[in-house]
Amino acid sequence: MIADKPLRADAQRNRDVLIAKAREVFDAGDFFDLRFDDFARLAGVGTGTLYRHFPTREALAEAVYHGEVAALCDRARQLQATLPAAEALATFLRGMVDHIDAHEGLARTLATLMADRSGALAEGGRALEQVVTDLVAAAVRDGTVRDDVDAGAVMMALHGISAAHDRPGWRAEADDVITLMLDGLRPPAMTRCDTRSHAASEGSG
Amino acid sequence: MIADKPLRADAQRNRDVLIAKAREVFDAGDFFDLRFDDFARLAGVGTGTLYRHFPTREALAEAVYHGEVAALCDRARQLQATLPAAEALATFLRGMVDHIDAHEGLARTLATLMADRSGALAEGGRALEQVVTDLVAAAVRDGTVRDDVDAGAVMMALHGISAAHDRPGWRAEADDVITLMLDGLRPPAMTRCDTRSHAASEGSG
DNA sequence: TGACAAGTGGAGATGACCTCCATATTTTTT
DNA sequence: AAAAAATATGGAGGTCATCTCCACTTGTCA
Repeated sequence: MIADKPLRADAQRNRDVLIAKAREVFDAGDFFDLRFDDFARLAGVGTGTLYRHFPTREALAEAVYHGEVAALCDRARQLQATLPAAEALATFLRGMVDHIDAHEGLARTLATLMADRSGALAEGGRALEQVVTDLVAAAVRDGTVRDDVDAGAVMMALHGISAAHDRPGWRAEADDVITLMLDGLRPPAMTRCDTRSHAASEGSG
Repeated sequence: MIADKPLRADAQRNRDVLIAKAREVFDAGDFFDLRFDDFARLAGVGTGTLYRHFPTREALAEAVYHGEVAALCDRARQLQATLPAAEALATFLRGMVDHIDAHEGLARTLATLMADRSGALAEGGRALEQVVTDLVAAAVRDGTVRDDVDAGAVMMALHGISAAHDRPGWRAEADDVITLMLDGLRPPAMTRCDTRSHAASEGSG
């Protein structure tokens, strides 16, 4: 699956065109309203070519989603390298809301694919979960986040935010969810009185 | 608002049979794996009859979901009448997780229908949101819940929990989400250095 | 009981998804 | 450079779930 089999020149071009066109359609929010065959025409290839490259609609979504996720993960690592752990986590989560807000199509895509049990975007989801897990783990080591909850809970909340992007007051509510999660994540007996300096920030596995 | 048009006897019976059978199939988790026509056969009616009563798969889901939601709402009101507001809210949310856990099919149904923008279960969703809003509002009046976030945020988290019920550690993570939400919902100034004897987060079983 | 309204059921139209293979294009060999 | 081999294309057509339509059955009312 990691074996980058050398694709023929025109095949590679078609693949790129398909992904590029898919991204357009995603952002327009029309991805799931479009017949898959019509999408092939729209991209200027035959249905056979489309199916050769992406056996299912979900596979194509995964390909686009992969690029998005890579960018998001890069951003997460960058934040983690330049900010205190708790702040990095908060900034990343706020940024996720911004991102979903800006790319409406992505939200719907994620929501739909999450509901599907095909697990087509398991890979992308896993990558995203990994960076969230890392961000949380770092904050836990810092003592700025409680250690009795799993990062998976944050992922669930994120899913909820994506899934509900149709709601009228989506943006405000999404921000509220992040606020609640972040506040809830703080250690119960926070170091208001015990102003212990956080110094441990070494080796991250 | 719902004009109870007197349905003919056999029509009413068929409708009841369809809903009863649908509930069975839901709980078995097979609802979306079954051809809609086959479901008609399974219930012992013709496809025409099925479509007459429930124009779409979502409409049938809505009908089943309606019963579930009614029960849930009743429970919420009962809790609100017998417990302190904050406790009522917490108990209800924990109960929701229990309920989703017990009725796996419902979770998948909700997740799928949420993703669909048809809004087929908008009615049920609205009812559920109303009781959550009431529970939160009561707690806010009590001063046991902060007043700067909307109940919609709780709904989003609940959606996330439903949508993610496929995850391996679903139960524990769902409980964590509730814990985070509840802790996050408490007024910021509530627990400072005050080591009150709450928040004993015992391990999840 | 007879007449009318309401409901039924399943055959078939509709339309989306996906496969197959004759043709076209790229790459390799001589 | 030309031919052969390998690889990719594309769209016609098969397959299958969804939904509609109407001749017939069942229930209701006088």
